[in-house]
Amino acid sequence: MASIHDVAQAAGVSISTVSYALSGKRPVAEATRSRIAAIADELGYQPNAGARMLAGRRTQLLALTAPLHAETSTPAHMAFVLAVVTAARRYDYDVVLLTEEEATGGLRRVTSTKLVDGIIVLDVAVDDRRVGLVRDLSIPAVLVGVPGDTDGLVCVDLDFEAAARLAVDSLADEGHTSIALIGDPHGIYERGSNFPRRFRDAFAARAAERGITSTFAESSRNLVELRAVVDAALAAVPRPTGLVMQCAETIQLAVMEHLAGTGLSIPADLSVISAASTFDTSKFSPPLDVIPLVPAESCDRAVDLMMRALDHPLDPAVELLEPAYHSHGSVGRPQIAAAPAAP
Amino acid sequence: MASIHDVAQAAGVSISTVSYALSGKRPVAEATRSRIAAIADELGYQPNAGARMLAGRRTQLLALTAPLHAETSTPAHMAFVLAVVTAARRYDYDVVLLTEEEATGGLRRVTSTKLVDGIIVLDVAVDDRRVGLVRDLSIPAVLVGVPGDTDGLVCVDLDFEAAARLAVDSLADEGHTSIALIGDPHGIYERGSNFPRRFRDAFAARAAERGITSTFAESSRNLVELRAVVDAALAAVPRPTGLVMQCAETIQLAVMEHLAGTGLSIPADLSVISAASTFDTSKFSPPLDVIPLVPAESCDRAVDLMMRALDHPLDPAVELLEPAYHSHGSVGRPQIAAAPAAP
DNA sequence: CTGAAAGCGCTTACAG
DNA sequence: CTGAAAGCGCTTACAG
Repeated sequence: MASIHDVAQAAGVSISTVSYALSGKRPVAEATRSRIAAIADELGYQPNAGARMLAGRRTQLLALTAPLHAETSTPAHMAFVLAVVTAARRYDYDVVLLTEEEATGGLRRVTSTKLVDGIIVLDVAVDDRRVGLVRDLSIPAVLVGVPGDTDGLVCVDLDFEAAARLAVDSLADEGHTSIALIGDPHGIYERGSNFPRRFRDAFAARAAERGITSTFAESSRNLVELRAVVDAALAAVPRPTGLVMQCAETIQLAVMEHLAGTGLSIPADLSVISAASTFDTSKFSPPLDVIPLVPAESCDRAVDLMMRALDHPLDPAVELLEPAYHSHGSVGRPQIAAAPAAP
Repeated sequence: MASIHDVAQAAGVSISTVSYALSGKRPVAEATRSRIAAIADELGYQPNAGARMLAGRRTQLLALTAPLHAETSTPAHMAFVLAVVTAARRYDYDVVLLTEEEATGGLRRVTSTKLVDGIIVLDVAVDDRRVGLVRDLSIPAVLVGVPGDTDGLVCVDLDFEAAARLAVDSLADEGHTSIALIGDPHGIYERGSNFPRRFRDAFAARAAERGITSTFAESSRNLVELRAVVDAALAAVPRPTGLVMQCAETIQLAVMEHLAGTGLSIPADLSVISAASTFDTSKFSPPLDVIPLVPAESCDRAVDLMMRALDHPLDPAVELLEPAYHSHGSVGRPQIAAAPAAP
């Protein structure tokens, strides 16, 4: 309700002094400043957003383009969205949410109407139609995730290759010589994010480096199929004594449920690691060692970079965040057992 | 880049004519209109968002306050967010996302800065601090969900009581005389949304009306506990032959996995209904009958009401959407069996 | 240390 | 059917 004029009048100063006193962009006598602050507070003055957008150089709005479509909205996606909004608010920025459906059209629109100051791109796919657009759009953009072609882009992501190596090393260091990876369902590798294949490939490469056997299996959202996939992976020769899961929480839970049914004891019979997980594996039964993917870390960093980009153009760069390993007791030394006969 | 002045100049008309021609708010000679449209298109003219907000009466922005916090971000929440954004876009509205953390502060801010024209409140809890605020805020608001006190509010939601009755009736009509409901985990009933208890209470009430026995059990995110809960519910006396699940997808999947392990056949041994589910139960194994909760339905309606509220104040009302029943073969007649002896 | 004023780019009465 | 102009509420050079 109260406008800057009301505040200026009540304080007996000009509106420019009010503006400067509140923004701090020009020194104002302390007595004047505190009087203005008190009056602004009393009147509940809040600068009009539209007027600020029009007069100033900043809209205080960021566009967030997330792969929001009906099929692939996992809690992980939500966590990233939340993390971006939370990080943006620390800089007094609000976030306009764009959906998959309107991804490129929406980006064009919010850019050409000057609604937003910058664009955060979430869950970048290998071949993502948003990426080429963002490159051309002449508005600051930061990607969370790494597309196939990173030329000219600012990207932030967990170092999934390092995460895969960490998983392999944790098992190899304990003496495991055959390990299995249960990954995402098939479709994800075909046309999804980049990181599952980055993880998968680095997993196999590291296992080879360590001189141990590795098996990879795509999971399935179908429970019957999933059980068959797990059984097949664990029946590899030589029999895997270590299992890494890099897939959705739902699937990891189903795998755990199935393992419980088979009577396999963790870690006595099988060591298990949950990798690149955004959820709390310490509540699993049993609790699982985890190499977490922390949405807040990537998104905080992305928003920090965005704020810098708003001041002056950033050099293109791919920033990979170091993975961590949290032990919850699900990894141990492999039991010495005779190789089982084939069924 | 191009401003309304550029378009006006190129078309040889005044800026007001451009504005009217593009907005359609005043009749413009067809020849003039199409010429302006062509030039605007050619120049890639898009009205500046800040200028529109300041000069017009609409910001074309809606605030969406979702219960976004790290713990409770299920895919269902995401689906609702997506549905709101999609619905808003049909009216040329964008959506500013507010988090749980900043719920009331954020609502005050976007209101007092006149950043948004209205507020959509998602996943309303029984005792929700956002509700009282929204009532006082003198800005159009529509709630998706029903709080304890609906006085003065516009609310849209699935009719969860009707959904519960539909579930009970479907089983009772087939001849089931003892049925069980697996609900959400305990915490949800304590301090969560309103609908789980609405469903639970209507379930018990309808079963009583139909003269059949009903059992209710809160589920658990812990798999071991969950199995115990399911076993206990199905061991009720008389033994339930029908099971209704009104809980998260993760939990329903875990229950199905557990049921598969017990060797119970669906629907021969046990009829199962998934209620108020936002996910696709036809992909479960076996596929489950479902009374869906369709985010798009509630959110479309909420946004429609919002657009009306923007024109002139709406009368407070709670609008409950009729539930539907989709059969996928998981419900049949109960087998005639001798009551099992107590263990 | 502060003020008067231009200007951001639109929308919309007011006029004809 | 169209135009000239006020005005939305700020920010920020320009002045002193």
